[in-house]
Amino acid sequence: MNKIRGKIKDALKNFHFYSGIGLELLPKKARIELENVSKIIKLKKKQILYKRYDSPKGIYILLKGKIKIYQLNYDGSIQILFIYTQGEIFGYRPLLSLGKHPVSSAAIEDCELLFVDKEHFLKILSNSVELSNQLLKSVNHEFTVLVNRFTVFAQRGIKERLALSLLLLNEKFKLQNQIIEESEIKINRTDLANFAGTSLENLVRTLRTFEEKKYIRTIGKSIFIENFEALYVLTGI
Amino acid sequence: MNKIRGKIKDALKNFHFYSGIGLELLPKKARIELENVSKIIKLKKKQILYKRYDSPKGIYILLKGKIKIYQLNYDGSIQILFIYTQGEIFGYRPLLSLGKHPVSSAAIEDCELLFVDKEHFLKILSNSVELSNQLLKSVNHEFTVLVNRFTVFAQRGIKERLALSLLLLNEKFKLQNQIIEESEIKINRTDLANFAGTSLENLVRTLRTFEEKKYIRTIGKSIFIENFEALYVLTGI
DNA sequence: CGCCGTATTGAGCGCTCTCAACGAGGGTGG
DNA sequence: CCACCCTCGTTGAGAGCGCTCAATACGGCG
Repeated sequence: MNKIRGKIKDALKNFHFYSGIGLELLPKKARIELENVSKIIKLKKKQILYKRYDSPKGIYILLKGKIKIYQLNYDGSIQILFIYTQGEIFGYRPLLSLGKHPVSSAAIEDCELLFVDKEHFLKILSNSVELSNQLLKSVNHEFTVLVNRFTVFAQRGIKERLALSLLLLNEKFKLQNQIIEESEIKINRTDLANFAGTSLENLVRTLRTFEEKKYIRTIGKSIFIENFEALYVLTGI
Repeated sequence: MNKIRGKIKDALKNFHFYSGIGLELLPKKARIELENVSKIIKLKKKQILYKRYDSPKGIYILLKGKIKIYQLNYDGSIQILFIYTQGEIFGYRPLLSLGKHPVSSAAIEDCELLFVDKEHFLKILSNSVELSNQLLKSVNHEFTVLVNRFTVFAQRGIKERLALSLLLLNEKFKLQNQIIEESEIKINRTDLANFAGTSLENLVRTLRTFEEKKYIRTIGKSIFIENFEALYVLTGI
């Protein structure tokens, strides 16, 4: 059983949208420098951090809570692209290339983050080849993740998308130092629908069929995966 | 009319998947160095350049023809992610981050490209901050494009996807020095279906409805856009 | 206790997929 | 030069999926 889960985990590696870089991966020196010039930001649930087309002001390191990265369309529909959790660093890509934010960012839960402004960040970056390489790898990882998800979303139905989304979220919702594979996925239905790329109603219905088949178990709004393999097979990857 | 088209072009900017970097954008010095150590590769139509999970051997500069970047799934289905045309540089991203290719690459038409091997490329790169910045911008651009397309593909139907795809391809198929807006989009139906993310049959049907509405005109296998604005409105972006 | 935001369930319709058959066109060998 | 074949494109029919609209249930908070 553990072998199968290991295999699943391995196959999903290129779908996991951990930002590709976390606090613990930063070069020691750069990390200390960044922390020294950072200031703390607190966000309430649903509060917006930045919007599409904003000029980037700096980078963010998530200490507590969850952040969603999404696009809001003219018709009001929303697509969630990434979800970040504690330890992850984000918002630096447009800074590296002098562009605007192509996406918006908001808190899913109450959050606490470190903010490092543009000038400080770029200065520290220019003094650390190691940090620069880390960030490049990170950008590359997120690109790969997006390409892989793109293919699934362009070609598969809701069952497949949701199965994939749940497996990914299970990783995201692991607690620090959590050993067991199964996490409590605490996300509201609307966000989950926007993440899986479907309507709220269809999401609920598909969740129900998963529950009937014992792939998952729901308690209140929380979701627990019961059968990892079945979900994995469903994704078709 | 030109004003409207200008506006459309502007709005589509972040959907165009020109690699973000072309020969003419390279710093002069780096360009000459790259050309000096490059060798020519010729590919026949349908020939594969590299495959997903291959280790990158070097970078490619497309001199003639068209290259598709795609993913092949276990069930045999294909999703085309990018299409490159002459002057574009590609294949460098995994090199920057020491990863594998997350996608495959093959010739849509007979192609001629310059190949610069890994070692030479990395050496030239390490001597040119300017080149490095260009490539970063390019990666960022492709990321933005992918995010935007992702949202459309995750949420919209075939009409919308195809409308967007055609507008993008119209740019791709412009000839060098072409002034008029309308291009001859020469692509076989299967590739177009795989690019728009639908089945061959549905693609054909949707093309027909576009033709009946005078949005496009087809001559043999070639497609010409007649009504840019209508297609743009359809995309919903 | 009532209100508001969130979640669930139902019904009906339109879209997109699949399966299947047919047509067109280019290339090859007789 | 023609007949054949093979690939590619086109059309039709039917089933199932996923969307929207609408009604109802739940649950936390004032």
